[in-house]
Amino acid sequence: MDLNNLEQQRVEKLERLRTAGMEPYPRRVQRTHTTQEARRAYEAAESTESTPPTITVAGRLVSIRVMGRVAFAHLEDESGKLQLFLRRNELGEDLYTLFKKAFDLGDFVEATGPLIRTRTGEISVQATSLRMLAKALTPLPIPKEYTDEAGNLTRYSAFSDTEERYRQRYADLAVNPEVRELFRTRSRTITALRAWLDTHGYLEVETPILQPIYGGAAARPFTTHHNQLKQDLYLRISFELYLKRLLVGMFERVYEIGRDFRNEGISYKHNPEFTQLEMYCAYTDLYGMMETVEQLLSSTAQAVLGTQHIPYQGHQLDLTPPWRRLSLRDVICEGAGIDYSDFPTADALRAEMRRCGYDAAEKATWGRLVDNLLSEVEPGLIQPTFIHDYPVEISPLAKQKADDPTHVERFEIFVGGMELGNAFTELNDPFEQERRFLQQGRASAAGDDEAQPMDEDYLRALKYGMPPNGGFGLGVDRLAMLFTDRHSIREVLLYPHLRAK
RNA sequence: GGGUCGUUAGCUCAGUCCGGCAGAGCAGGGGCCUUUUAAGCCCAGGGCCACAGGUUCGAAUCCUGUACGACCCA
Repeated sequence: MDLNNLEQQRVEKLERLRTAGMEPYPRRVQRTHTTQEARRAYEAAESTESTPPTITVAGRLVSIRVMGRVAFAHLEDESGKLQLFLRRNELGEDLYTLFKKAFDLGDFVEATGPLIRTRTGEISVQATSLRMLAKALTPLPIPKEYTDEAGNLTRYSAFSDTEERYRQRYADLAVNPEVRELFRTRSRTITALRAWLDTHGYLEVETPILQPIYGGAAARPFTTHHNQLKQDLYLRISFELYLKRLLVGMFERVYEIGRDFRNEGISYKHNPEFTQLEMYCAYTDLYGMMETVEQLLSSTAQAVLGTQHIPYQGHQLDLTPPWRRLSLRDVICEGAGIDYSDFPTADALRAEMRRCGYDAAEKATWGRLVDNLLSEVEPGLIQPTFIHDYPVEISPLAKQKADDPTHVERFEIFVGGMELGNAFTELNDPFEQERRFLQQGRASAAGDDEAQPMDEDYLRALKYGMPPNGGFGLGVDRLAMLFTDRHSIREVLLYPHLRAK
């Protein structure tokens, strides 16, 4: 094991503990109270003027102040911090010296004693015994903190190197309580989404992550291989085709929350694996889904944050329904200055985009170019907005509009300048679906590496009949970004993908 | 993929323009200190200056390349 000089010193303290008869990694813990329970127990005793209890707390040492024959320390557990008041006369000379010589910041310890208030009024354990629970060898970058009279907390030299925080998330979580809180918020968000769906008749299901044919989204997959079957498999890029098969099987409302994998670029809003919620509801359509999504997300905000007005990157987002609805054509017209319906071929649209100063790849299809224009407009879509009516060629699983077969019944929602989700009136006509797959095949042959492959089994399912339905997919990480006011998806992923060093 | 910036002690950072002994605070070590809370005071330590190469009498510093990251753009 590679040890630096600080770690070497702590290894010597391990021996010092053992020599003194104290096991540095004992098996049992005697905790009677969390630090929060201890404070409450003291306050309860105080209010009834009874004797405060003697308790045992356990946690990490996060501050130590030795004053000679008396010392103060703070012990932190998940519920908070509690001061330890250590006196040589109470602990005995041997144990007190052991504390001074062999206990460090970051160590997990257990302290027993009566609860008291110190002269400055802070509730503390006056330790009569002290035990090591787990010796820390590497010094944790625990910041010093200062709270002024107004209650403002200042932290000095907090562990803040972005790369190291992600590579050593355990250290980040251990020393940055706000990071722990952020992941609690993320967890509560997923719990609230699930609770809403469960109470609205949706059945939670699990579908394959390893798929012989990928589909349901425009993305390049990760490929893997099953050795015994001698078969290539793909990590799913969406759950869509498997969930919709379940509607053929007579489930009317299904959802799945899980991981999708897309072999694409990494950015502040993209990670190669990310958490997706997909839900499908029989006997509704795009417009029903708009109302469902408004309810789902505004209720989730209310449940998690207690409000539907949320601060995000300097904006005040208002999730109160109903949300603005704009057609894709109108939003691009307004935001990018191009009415794409005036340029119905890829060549014409490409020329116009270049004339207006936008990049337009030579091999991009007309639909892909429209999608590029939408990306130009996206950062300006701050308040919740449904953008609807997408070109059919970039939406191979959505049903066409009755009055305009070049467009489909599809929306994407944008909040805080990000795409948050995507929904269709799902295509359930097997012949039309087959035509769409064939068109995707031609796009693939023409060089579109995000085109979706033919899925014969999905067509077979459609031939049995799939009820009319609406479906919606939500980027859960991005919702967590909104709810925690973080600019980067990496801040809301416990272990974001990083290059190997 | 492109541009800009960054990488120095366990942590947070100076030092880089303008080349000349490797610095500070915190943390750690040795002392003093029986109610502190960024405790205080005294003393002594701690470095592959990301990596590789080049220029130079001399490189943390200038040049080239590489790795990793941050931000912006695509």
